Amino acid sequence: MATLNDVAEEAGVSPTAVSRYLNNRIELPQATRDRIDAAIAKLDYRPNLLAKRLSTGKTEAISLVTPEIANPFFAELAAAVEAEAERHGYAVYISSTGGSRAKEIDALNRLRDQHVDGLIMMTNQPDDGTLARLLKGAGNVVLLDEDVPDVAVPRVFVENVEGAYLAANHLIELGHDDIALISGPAELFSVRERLAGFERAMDEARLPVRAHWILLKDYSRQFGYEAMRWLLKQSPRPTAVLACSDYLAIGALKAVREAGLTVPGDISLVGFDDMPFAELVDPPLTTVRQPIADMGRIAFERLMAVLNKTPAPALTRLPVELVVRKSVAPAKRKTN
Amino acid sequence: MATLNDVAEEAGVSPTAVSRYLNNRIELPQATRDRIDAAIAKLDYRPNLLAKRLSTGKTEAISLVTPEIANPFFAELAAAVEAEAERHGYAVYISSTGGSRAKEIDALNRLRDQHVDGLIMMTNQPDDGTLARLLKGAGNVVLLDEDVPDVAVPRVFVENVEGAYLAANHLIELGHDDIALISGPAELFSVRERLAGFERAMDEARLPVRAHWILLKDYSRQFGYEAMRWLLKQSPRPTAVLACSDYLAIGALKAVREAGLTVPGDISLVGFDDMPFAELVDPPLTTVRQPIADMGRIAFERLMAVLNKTPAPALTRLPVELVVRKSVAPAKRKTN
DNA sequence: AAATGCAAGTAAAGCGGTTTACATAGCGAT
DNA sequence: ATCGCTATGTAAACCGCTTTACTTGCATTT
Repeated sequence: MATLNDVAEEAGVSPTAVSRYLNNRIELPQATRDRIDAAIAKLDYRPNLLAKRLSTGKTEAISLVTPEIANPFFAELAAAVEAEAERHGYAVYISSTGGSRAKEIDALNRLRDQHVDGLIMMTNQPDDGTLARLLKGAGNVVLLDEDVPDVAVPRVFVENVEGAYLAANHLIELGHDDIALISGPAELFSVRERLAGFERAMDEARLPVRAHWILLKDYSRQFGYEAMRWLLKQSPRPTAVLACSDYLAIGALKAVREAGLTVPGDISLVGFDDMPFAELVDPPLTTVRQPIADMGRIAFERLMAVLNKTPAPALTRLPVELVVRKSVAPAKRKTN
Repeated sequence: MATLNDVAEEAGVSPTAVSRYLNNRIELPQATRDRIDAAIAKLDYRPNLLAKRLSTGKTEAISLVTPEIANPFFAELAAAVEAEAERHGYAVYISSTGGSRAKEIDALNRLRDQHVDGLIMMTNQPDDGTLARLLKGAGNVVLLDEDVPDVAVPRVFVENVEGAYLAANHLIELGHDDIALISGPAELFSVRERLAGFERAMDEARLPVRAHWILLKDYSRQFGYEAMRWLLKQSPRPTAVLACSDYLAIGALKAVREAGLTVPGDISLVGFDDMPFAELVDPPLTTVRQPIADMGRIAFERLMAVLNKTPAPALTRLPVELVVRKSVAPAKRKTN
């Protein structure tokens, strides 16, 4: 591969001149420019990014850490960040932590080593302080979708409270009054917010929130499945379930089907996220849509603001929207 | 951040000694080792990867180009490659091309710039020769899942012919004789292979392959939808459809549902891939499973072989398996 | 006592760029 | 004839690490 020196030699100028010309730090007469351009073309020169990065200390790259890239919600989010980054000439290094704390820490350390300019972090499990400490050390961080307490960086979240409120209200309006909730770990910010939205809707309708029908563990299909199995065994059982992620809802759906029951015939179900497959499952899932493309775009914008030391809001809330499909039916009349 | 020089100074030795010690290229007495270790710990030293890579010309990183990371099939494949790469201490840079030729080329060029050691390439569209030329120039490439003609690199594919044969036979055994096929672009290797498997099954059963029921365009949900809509309008229409990817099958499913018909009641459907959501759609999809984890692992192994100039098979075929779920029913008796 | 060999390092160049500070030529003004 | 200015560059250090070739001191052999 040709180097800057080769180009300089070929063009009969100094490497300095070529470098400065390529970075627009010098005005050269047309003749010289032409010679350099010709040399570059002839040698098929491409700057060595490694060398450039080492020299400037800037990488024009960011890192994106996601719990699980195979989860379509995160995959779409990653794609959205990447699309925006590309428009700005930034590379994105995606790392997927498999939801394990150790791998999150790994990813953060590796990031320090790879010398990226910044980091967009998504997590889906509560932090015991480790993550916060690492993130403070890392600098140039933006949190997306989920909070990590005690770290002063820009955050991009959706209106979790509003989302759960809309979902619960939808169920209530259709006559449901025994509503269960399945969600992630109690310590997680989004879990608490969504729970708050649920409770607000129930309170406003003067419906009781039954503690034993609030099932919190993690945002996984497996837990959605287990939780729903448990709920179906109760008597009386809830007439509707609010699952606080589509993954949970899909697991729940499987449990219902296995029990020989149907959604929404026997039990109504609302999800949260509107991941790409929500409309394809059986039945198409009524769910709360998060604006994935906007989230990715805005998270990247916020990171750019941090990098350029431009002022930017510390917290951005993106609106959600209830998407009504086929997984909710009106409650059956009580046989009093 | 502390540098190697800082460590050397702190430990009272030369940078050379530290470098060689860290890379196991020198035997030092315990006392010296201890001093260096102490200095590293004290300064919280981490080697600058950029500098290391520039210096050695090795990056311990590979690039993975995928058509679309938001497609769960590719996302899982990417995760599998990443898992294996991590075991070997390699970083993986994922780029997602959105199925556009221009972006594939971009990705390959960027790769040259990023100086990765190697590349695992997945594509899902036919090549006009551009890609082949670039890949030849790139070196250290492995093709995964799909072929690019005329480039002599190791390939990892599944038994496409066998897969389609199994799927078609399954339909035939259940009495179907009017079977349509929906697949990707005719020029694509996997499309031709799967078509061959289909035709072989039909021939063996002495069933006619009707040319107007071979619908080839691209591996997208949209095309699956359009193709199925068209098929449903025909009279008589096929009693079963073999969709050569789950994405196609899912689009087809949507068309059936919109037409007020059901799978498998009115028409049977088999997919191909067994992506994670295949069992979650309505009805759970009967499909041909590709061994995603193995594909990722073996592709990485092949790339390592190329990098280490170890001999490795030019072509590896991984077995597929028919997963019977609920999207196929026995053919109804003909009302002669 | 000189030669030999080994252990324990080190000096300096190089990877491919960037950047700071300086150089030279040509030209108009005085 | 000289001064100073602008246009057009250049030399050399540096980013942080690796690596080749060399040095130094000491114990052992002859």
